[in-house]
Order: sequence, then structure tokens, then C-alpha cells
Amino acid sequence: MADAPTHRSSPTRRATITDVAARANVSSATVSRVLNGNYPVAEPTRTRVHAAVDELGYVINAHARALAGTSSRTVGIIVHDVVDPFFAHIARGVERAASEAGRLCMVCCTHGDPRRELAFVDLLHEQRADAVVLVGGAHQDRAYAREVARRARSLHAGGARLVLCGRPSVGRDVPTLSVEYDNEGGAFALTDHLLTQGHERVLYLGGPPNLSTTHDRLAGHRRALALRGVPAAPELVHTGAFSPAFGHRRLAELLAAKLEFSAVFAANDMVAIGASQAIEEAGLRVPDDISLVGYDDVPAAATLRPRLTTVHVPLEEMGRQAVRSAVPDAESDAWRPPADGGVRLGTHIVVRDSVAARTPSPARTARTARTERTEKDPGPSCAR
Amino acid sequence: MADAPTHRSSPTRRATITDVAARANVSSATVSRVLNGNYPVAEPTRTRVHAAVDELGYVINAHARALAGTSSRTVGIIVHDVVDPFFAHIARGVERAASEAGRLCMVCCTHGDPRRELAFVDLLHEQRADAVVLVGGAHQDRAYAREVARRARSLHAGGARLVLCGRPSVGRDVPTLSVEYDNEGGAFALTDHLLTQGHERVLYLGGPPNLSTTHDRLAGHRRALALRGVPAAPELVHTGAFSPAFGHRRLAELLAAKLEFSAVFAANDMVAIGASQAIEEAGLRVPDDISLVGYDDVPAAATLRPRLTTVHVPLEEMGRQAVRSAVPDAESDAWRPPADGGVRLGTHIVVRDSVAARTPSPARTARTARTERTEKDPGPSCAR
DNA sequence: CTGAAAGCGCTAACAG
DNA sequence: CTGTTAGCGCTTTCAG
Repeated sequence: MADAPTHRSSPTRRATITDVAARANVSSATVSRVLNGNYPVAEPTRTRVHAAVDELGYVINAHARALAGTSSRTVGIIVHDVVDPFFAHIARGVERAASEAGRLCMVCCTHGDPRRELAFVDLLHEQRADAVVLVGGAHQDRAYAREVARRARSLHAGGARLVLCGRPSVGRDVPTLSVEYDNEGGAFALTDHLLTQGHERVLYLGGPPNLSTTHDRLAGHRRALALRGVPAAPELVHTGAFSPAFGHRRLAELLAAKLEFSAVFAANDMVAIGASQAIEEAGLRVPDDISLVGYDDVPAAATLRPRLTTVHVPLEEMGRQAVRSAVPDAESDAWRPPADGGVRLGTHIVVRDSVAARTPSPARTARTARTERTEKDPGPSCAR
Repeated sequence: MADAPTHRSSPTRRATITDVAARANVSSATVSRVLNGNYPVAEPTRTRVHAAVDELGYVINAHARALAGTSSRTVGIIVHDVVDPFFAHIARGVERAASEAGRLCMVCCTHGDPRRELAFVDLLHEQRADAVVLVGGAHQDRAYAREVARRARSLHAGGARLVLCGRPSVGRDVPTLSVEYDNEGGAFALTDHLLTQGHERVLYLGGPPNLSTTHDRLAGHRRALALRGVPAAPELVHTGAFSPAFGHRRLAELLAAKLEFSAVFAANDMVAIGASQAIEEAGLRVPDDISLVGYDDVPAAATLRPRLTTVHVPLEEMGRQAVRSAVPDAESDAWRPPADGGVRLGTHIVVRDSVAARTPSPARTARTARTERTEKDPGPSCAR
């Protein structure tokens, strides 16, 4: 397929700007100028320089360039896992906006370990990233928040920005930027939707305890319950990973244990996917036997059968905003960071087919009709 | 939420190694040595240096470090789209292996544009990435291949490596590394499976024309057909995007046009997802009315109902191998690149529930029974 | 074990 | 329009 890699180091020294200058009979400053195209250079000179560049196979050294002054032109993003659609969509937004701003995107995966997260912020700072975007719910812990705050100040002192994307601020006068969405409100709306359909025993499933996202969603859920006078039932709250595996395993256990509930509020769509499988395997049906809702509205939510009712979160847009609020645009030097450093994006509930009105006794009437159902999104609050 | 960003540049100059040296009453060389921990330094000295680092909030400059000699400790990865699971899983493998090798991962998205791809290889070269991994099928074009070859040589001359991941070599003596899997063979096996079940009119759906992946999968498909003496039917081949949207739209059109076929070979699982939706919307059922297969075996393939028969490709492992074959391990300096620069990983067909034996007349017998089917993976060649 | 000094390759004034 | 000249912040011989 290819050469056996015999040499590790290049046989012949890599060409530098000086070499190019010599070959083109100009100074290195001139070469720099034609390469950066930000300064007038005579056409013939320019041509000679380009020729020299090609002949020598010269490739500029971004490190030398960064060292000498101009920024590194990179942004960093720290996520739990690039495969998880929640993070993947945000990462896509970050990458695109970075690209549009003429920047490269460095991605780091923590697998949910707060220590790794902090280490990556440091690493990205060392790389002199113009902005580092911390994505997803935060580990809830004073000491940890203090560490994040310290790094935010350090980054800020160096002219870079720490952007909190989908997690709360770490303190009033900590110099961070933030892109948020409403976890509490979405969970409230979703729970209320369930209650409206007659579900009072709803199982809350998944979401790592001690994560801000879980905390907020659960808070919204509980507020809705309280508002309708439904008593809190601790046995109906089962936090855990944000994964299909957790949703599947735990729900299977609960079903086997005959826990009583008529609806499942999965902490996110991934958990809902696992839950739906457990329900199916138990010989039950969604939504006839059990209603199911998720959160995030990732594409898989619409692929699931029945299609999942969930809360739409503008993931990609969050990623975009994260970098746009932190770095100047490529062209227009006109750049307006949000006045207070914070952007808050809207969410809304998306009603699909996974929730049915609860009937006192488990009637199975709708079952045959469902096969022929229309594929249009029903209801007024629909999106997609 | 945060301070209004009043200053762009730091109020006070960022601390450098010299500042730390001064504060600790040592030379900058000593600071460098304790920071890198690769040289004996007296304990008291080391302590003083660390104290100075903390007091000054010193953060090492990775660019200066890279410039001064040691490698940049980064690898680059170029994909079409981070959200597409095919790429996301490979990216995860790359990120993990890079992390394990003590390197940062820079990701670039091309959206399938070969020009952007080449531009990103250059960009990553400028960043002095130790390795750049080009992921996914290649645009089939002589001139393009030449450009890739040129960059491979350039990278190699600088001591870096270009890794081709899931695409063919660009020439015999071009210094690339490669991680491949068998597109042709998988497609052959899958088509053969369909033929065995009695499907002779199979619709091949999706995959950008002019992409090596499409070319290879289609070749395998055709070889299987030919081997069984099934005549090629041009009207049954519909290439297009690797997306659910394409699968959905095109299949809906074909169904509406009454094109005749009993099975669909979707060029990848994403196309299969869209296809399955079109089939459902047409009031037909998989696999009773139409059998369906995909390719890649991304998690969504197992979530789809009925669960999708597909070809398993070791995506994450490919990403891992890509970087492992290109860069030395973090610890062990013992590093063995593949002798010939090439790694080839195995694939296998995963039989699930989306293919049924073709019966002369469209009998609907199995329909009611299917509701109660077991969830275990059937068949001997199953994985997962 | 520690210091001095010479760059790494580029950009950015400042002069011509 | 182009050349000269300093560094940018770090690593790394080479001497103590």
C-alpha cells in the first residue's frame, strides 16, 4: 500500500521562509507579506515568491506564526463523547462556526470525568485557543466550580474566553460567556403534557445524579407535579447514565419488579430509546400500555417507532452561538459579543406519537388503527 | 451571567517562562526542565519553581514549545460530518487513540467537498500535526488523487504521516498509511444473502456516485448478481447521498412510480432508515412486503424496527488503528508501524429482522406473529 | 544539578 | 513597495 516508513525524521531539512526568500531573491518579510496577503506587494515579486514556495514545497509553520504574534486561530471544544448525538450536534455547530471564523477546531472527550475536563481546559489554554467551549451539564460540586472559575479567569487574562454551553454559570463575576437553554422549563412543559393526558404515576428515568442537567430537568418535572397536586413519589425517580443501555436495563428491572406507573419521562432521547426497547421486550406497547417521552429531540427521536414526543433543543445553534459570541468574525471586524456574556436559546415541546391519554383500565382500542395513522405531525405545538 | 468583555487584550502581560525563572531564582532552562520532568532537578528547586508557576498563573505556550523542537503533539482528522455516525465512530476512535498517545485531536469537516478536504490537509500540515487522517470514501478523480499524493509526500518529508482510512491508496509509491475494510466483500455477502432468500429484483439505493465507497459496494453487489446469473438492471440502481433524506425521498418516488422490486439494498444504514420510513408511509411493511438491508452497522441499525440486517464495520477500531499506526505510543518508545503501511480490518454480515424469504405472491402470513417475536439475534453469523 | 546562550520560523515595526 | 531588525517563549547543547 505504501512505503515502509524507513525514516522518522525528514532526510532533508524542511524549507523555511528564509529559504523561500533566498530562492525568490527577496527578504523574508516580503515572503511573509505575500503569504498573508495583507500588504501591498508588486505583482512580479508576488509571482516569484509563489514560484519559490511551490518549488521548495514550503509549508508555513503555524506555531512560529502564532508565536510571533497573531492568534493561534483555533477554538477548543470539550465534550463527553463525540458519538452521543447531543454532543455531536453541538460539536458540529462549533466546528462550522469556527470554520466560518477562519479557525480550526480541537476536540477533547472527557467521558464524563470532571478531572479530565479541567485538564483539557488547561491543555487548550496551552494551545492558546481563542475560545474553549465547555459543553453539557456540569458536575455539581463547589470545589469543581471553583476550579472552572480559576481557569476562566486565567483564560480571560490571556485574552481568551471560556464558554459555558448548556451549563450554569460558575459565579457572578467569573469572566465566562454562556449559551444556555431551558432545562427546567422544558421538563415542566413535558410533565405537564403527561399530566394533562391523565398520567399521574410517571417514572423519571436516567440522567447522572449530580449533573446540572439532571438537577434542572428533575426540578421542572417536580414543579409540574407539585403544581397539579401530585405527591412526589421517590420510588418513581431513577437517575443513571444518559444512555440507551441504562434506560433499557433499569426499565426492564422495574417492569419485572411490577413497579406501577403509566408513563416514563426519560431524561434524554437516548434513555428513551433504551426504555422503548425494554417496553417492547416486556410485551407491552408504547403508547397504549405505557407513554414515553424524551428530551433533546435528536434525529433518532423521530426514527423511533412510535415517534417520540420530546423537547426540542437547538443543539447545533448552541454550538454556533458559543463560538460566535467568543471570537470575532472572519471578515467583519465588527464583532458584538452579547452584552452580558449570556445567550439563552428557546426550546419547545414536540408532540409526536409516544403519549396516549390514560384510560382507567388498560383498553387496547387504538392498536389496530395505529398502523394506518398519518405521518404528519399532529398538534399545534409541533416542530420538525 | 458574566463580565461584559471590556478588554480584548490582557491588562497585564501574560507570564512567561522567564518570569517564572526570575520569581524562583533559577534560570529558564531549569524551569523548562521541571516542567517537562525529563531531567534531574533538585527537590527544593523543583518546589520553588512550582510555587512560582502557581503564583504567577503561568501557562506554558504550546506554540513556543513546538517551535523550539519537540513535536506539536497533535493529530488531525478530516471527515465529512461529525454528526454522521459513520464518521462519528471513527472520530471517536481517533480521539481516543490520540489521547492515549498524549496528543490532541483537531477535527475538520468537509461536507463532502474534495477541495475543502485538500485545504484541510494543508491546514493540518501547517499546524505540524504528527498525523493527518483522511476518513471515508474518496472522490474518484485522477487529478484529485494526484493532489492527495503530493500532500502525502510533503507531509512525509516533514516527518508526518497521511493516513487513508476507509479509502484506497493513491498510488504505489506514495508514502501513506492505510486502514481499510472490505466494501466489495461485504456488499457481495449481503447481496448473496438477499438472493438466497429469493430476491432477484433488488433496488440499490444511495451512495454518492464517484465515491470509492459507492464504487466498491456496487461492485460487490454486481458481482454477487452476476455469479447467480441475475441480469444487471440499470433501472434498479439509484445512487445519491448517504442520508436518510435521500433514501426516503427517492424510494418514495420509486414506489409511487410502481418500480418493481422485492428488496432494497441501501448503500448505508442512514439511507436504510430513510427507506424504511418511505416504505412505512406507502403502507407497506418490512420485511413482509419489501426486504431491506443497510451497511455499516451503526447503532441506529439495531434501533430501527424491524431491526436492520446490515454489514458490521469496525468503525471505532479503524479510527484507533489509524493513529496507532502513525504515531508512537505515549509511553513505550517501542513503536511498530505496520510493515507495509496497511491495516485491513474484517467485516461481517449481521442478520437481523429486515429480510424475509420472497414468496411468489405477496402473502402476509407472518404479520401477526411478528409482534411476539423474540428479541434475540437469530442466525449463526450474528454479532452484537 | 544548574546556567548561559543560541536558535526554532515567523511577524511587525521602522526605515528606506 | 521592500529590506532590516528585533523579538515571540521555549528547548537544548555546552559549560560549569
